[in-house]
Amino acid sequence: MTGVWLRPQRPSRSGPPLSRDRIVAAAVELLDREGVGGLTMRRLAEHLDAGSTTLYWHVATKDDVVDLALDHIFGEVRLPDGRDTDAGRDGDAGRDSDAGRDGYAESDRDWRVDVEGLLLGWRAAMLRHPWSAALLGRPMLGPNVLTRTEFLQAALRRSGLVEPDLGAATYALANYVIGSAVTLAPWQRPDSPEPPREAAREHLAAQRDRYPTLVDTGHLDDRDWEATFRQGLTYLLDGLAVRTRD
Amino acid sequence: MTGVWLRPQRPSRSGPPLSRDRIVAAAVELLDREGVGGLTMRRLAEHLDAGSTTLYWHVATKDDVVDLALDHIFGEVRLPDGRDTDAGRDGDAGRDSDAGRDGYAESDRDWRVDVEGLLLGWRAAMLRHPWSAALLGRPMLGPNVLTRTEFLQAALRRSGLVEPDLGAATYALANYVIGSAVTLAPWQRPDSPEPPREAAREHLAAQRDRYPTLVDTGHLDDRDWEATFRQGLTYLLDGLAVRTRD
DNA sequence: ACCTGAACACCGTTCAAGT
DNA sequence: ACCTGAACACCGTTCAAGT
Repeated sequence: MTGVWLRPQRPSRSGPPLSRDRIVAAAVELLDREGVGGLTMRRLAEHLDAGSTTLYWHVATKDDVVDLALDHIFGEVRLPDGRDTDAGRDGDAGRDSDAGRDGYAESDRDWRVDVEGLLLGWRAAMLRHPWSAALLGRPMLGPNVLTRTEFLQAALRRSGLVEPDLGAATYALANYVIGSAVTLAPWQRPDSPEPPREAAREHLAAQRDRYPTLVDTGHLDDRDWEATFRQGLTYLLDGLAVRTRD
Repeated sequence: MTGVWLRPQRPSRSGPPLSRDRIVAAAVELLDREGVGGLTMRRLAEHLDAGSTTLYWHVATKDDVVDLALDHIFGEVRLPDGRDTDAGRDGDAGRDSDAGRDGYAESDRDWRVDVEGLLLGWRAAMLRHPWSAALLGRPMLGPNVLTRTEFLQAALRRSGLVEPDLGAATYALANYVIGSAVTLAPWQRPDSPEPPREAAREHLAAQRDRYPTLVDTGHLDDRDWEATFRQGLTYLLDGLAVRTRD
């Protein structure tokens, strides 16, 4: 038998062998490009030159992929610390990391600056990957999320807060960023080709009698969303400072 | 031909004819009972004694059903006003409505009480229907949401806020409730039979070195979540009051 | 105007089998 | 240890057809 010559050579998998990391990276890319609807085990596999069922060797379920992809993007959030050694090899480097472990005391850092820096980065990461907002209704326990939450709470503690206010403040701030991203992200391309802000604006304007205040303030008009976010953050931190002072 | 006797009588649709309202009600019931994964056009139709494709006469797409179901549950949020004539016949009554249009001036109402009342109800409605958190990453433009947002902003205006602070405050508060629900809801039954809080708690405790502060404060322990929510709301409103005073 | 079944182009996941 | 194809039990949606 001539064997070898007739049998088609194995498709010669391009690139390195499959791995959880490569799967997650491909998933994020797919989600970025095509939104939540674009993520399919079959298409993901195709993207990786693999059989679709191969993925199940590295991952138990599609939900796992989603959880990993979500945590992955939180790895992009810089700790204002400069100390970016992400927990568990999950964060992506991609950015130059000038690990600033210079020798001044932790407690000297301005907690408010740290909180603002972290949350601004948190929000930005979510808006860079607008699909994240649609996948959020699940427990977030990945290493990247936990690391950022730890940083947040550690900063808050430096302000003098103690339990139960410390926990309340942590949740308040985290929930505020999350809510802000959930509200804003769906208006970003390309997830929803549907309602461009304009249509919604007109829909609202046509009902001035029902929503006088909203129409008055131009509730759905474009505005400086980062400034709006910052403003709300100021309210929260000011209210926190009241507690901190006594 | 004997005709009638041989042909199976039409299955005799139980109940009234199909309608958008009945579809939405059934969808909410299905979601309540089985979570996001339980909502299927086929199962929804079955639930209504209808052919699955019949739904498409009343509704353009499954996403429509989801949008309608979501807005529907916001109809459950009472306006502290007492004035519950929901916009557009969408809110469900279900609760006794003592429309209190008694003759004292709008502006006499305590805006802070109104805001707190509305947001507490808003949060409660979402937690009664935990699936709502998972479906949130889409523009919310339904009449029930808009009516509640209008009420919120109108109350805030009575505090003396003007643009752009008024809009910022509205978004800050709305985003805070939304984020709070998104964070808490996934821990509710029966959407995720998966991670009972306990497992997550142990996972965290096992990494005290990585997350010292979080472990210290018992970040994932059970706590009084409504009190925690109220506390955060207090921070926000206190911070707002600072602006209001000058 | 409203409802239907058949059919299309997909899904996620399992599993016995290959190397 | 890693990868595969075939197969199962589903999906959302379209459409010609019925009443």
